[in-house]
Amino acid sequence: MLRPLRHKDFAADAPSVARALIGATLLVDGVGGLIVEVEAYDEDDPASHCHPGRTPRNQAMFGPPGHAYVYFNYGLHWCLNFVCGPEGHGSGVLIRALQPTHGLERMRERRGLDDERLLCAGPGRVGQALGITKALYGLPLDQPPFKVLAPNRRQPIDVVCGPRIGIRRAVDTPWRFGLAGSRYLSRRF
DNA sequence: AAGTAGATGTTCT
DNA sequence: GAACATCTACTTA
Repeated sequence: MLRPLRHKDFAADAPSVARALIGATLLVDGVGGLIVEVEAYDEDDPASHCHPGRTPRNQAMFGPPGHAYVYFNYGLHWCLNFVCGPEGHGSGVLIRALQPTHGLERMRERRGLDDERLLCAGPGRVGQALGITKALYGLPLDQPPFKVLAPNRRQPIDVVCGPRIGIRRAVDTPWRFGLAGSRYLSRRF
């Protein structure tokens, strides 16, 4: 059965947590699905929001693991991260794509689209489909409105990785992880 | 199928 | 001012 993830499940370094999150289930107010694509970001990583050190915007990533780091991107999109790593070391995992399983009608309303495949295929789309806003900034992932459940351990999960998308620094760091062959990815690997 | 422009607000130099 | 962990609509092929 699916086990809720707890704070210590997020205590490892960002790439390890990112890889382990593929196949997990993410719900916000009962709406969401299977995590099929994520990216890791770290304080020692020039592409990360926490690389410059603690700021008002990124402070949640320096807090305890297992909480939400939410940011507003390109003046349009709300994006969701899971804070990970030891407390005090800024790191997080960006949720880039889901395979929708719960609350598809709610997602379709919010997205203004029918195509299941495009509901959550990209970090901005996930944000819109799940109703992510700054109201969720810093909230713990093991309490409502969040629910994060471990991957089903019965069946193996084939994880692929590659370079991250949409960044200009550290472009060769292979910290994008995905479920092999999934049709719900934001882009092919 | 692939490329480009435009939207829009916060953060950074 | 420029950059930015993006998406959509529209063009050209």
